[in-house]
Amino acid sequence: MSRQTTPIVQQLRDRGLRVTASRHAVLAWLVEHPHATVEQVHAGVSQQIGSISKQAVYDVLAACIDADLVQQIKPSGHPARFERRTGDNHHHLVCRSCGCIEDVDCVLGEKPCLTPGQDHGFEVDEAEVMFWGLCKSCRTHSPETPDEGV
Amino acid sequence: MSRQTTPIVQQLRDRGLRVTASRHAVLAWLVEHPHATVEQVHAGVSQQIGSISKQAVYDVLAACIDADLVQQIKPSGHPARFERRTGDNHHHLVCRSCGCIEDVDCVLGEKPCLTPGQDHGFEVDEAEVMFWGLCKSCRTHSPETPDEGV
DNA sequence: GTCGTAATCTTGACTAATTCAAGTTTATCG
DNA sequence: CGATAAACTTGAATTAGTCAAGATTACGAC
Repeated sequence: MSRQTTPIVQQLRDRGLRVTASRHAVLAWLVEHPHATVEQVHAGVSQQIGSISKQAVYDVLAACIDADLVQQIKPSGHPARFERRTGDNHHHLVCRSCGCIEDVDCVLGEKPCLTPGQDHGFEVDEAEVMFWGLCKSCRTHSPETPDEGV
Repeated sequence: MSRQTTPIVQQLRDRGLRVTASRHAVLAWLVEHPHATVEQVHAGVSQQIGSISKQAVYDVLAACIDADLVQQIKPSGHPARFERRTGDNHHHLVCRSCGCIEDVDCVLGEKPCLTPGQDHGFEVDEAEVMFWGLCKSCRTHSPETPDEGV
């Protein structure tokens, strides 16, 4: 890869991560396709850089999550999804039918936006809020569409 | 099974579900052991009624969830858990290490206790709040305990 | 520039949780 | 009591993800 320093390259370096074609491509692709699944990232990135193993996609995502460059969302009953928007404590709207996701700004404020009434001795570090419902297209069309990306 | 009408038998009848030993045992066991996994329910119920297939446990739980007698919790990265407390819109405290769960009364009110600022065309029916942290025993002891039931 | 080394990537086997499917048994209605 | 649809058993299949061993590559040091 060239010596050029794109914002993504900078972000990787800042977190002490090596800059590789795979990482650059995955991060770039996620910017364009928020809430993508591993499957989708793999397909998209493969097309861009020729080929990449699915394991590498898992590895890249794990490293980036660790470095706080990517955030993971695991809606119950659907494969995990990934997004580049991190650290702003926003929440998600998830479609029960197709699993598609939309961002929702936090209505309450800073992280943790909510605190439990009783903490049962837990040391709480995050309040995850997930809004469940049916997206526009699943309500309109027959409720069988498997997904649809963006 | 006898003609006796326990509260559980009544609840099953009320929802139009057939009363079977399996269903009775699963529901009774869940009352005593909230937030149990399929594995745990299977083990516990097997001990009580002699034997039951794991598939039957899945089926019973699915039927009861459908009839709103049981609620399912699927914390990301941990197997699903089940509880009998339904319809009161309470939330959960989940341990990142062992996956154990505690109930938290909703601080906000009736269902849906929260509504998203923007709904992106979704028809929202539930706001799921999950508090993440470390339970007392995982903080105290080394953070490697796999679980611990209740 | 090139060398060495740890980090990263590839390949492919493996696991955990859950679902599917075919056939048998059983609860409940008439 | 008998018919029948619901529920259960058994066992294979699927999905999403993890593990592990070896090959490749980025990047600091020389």
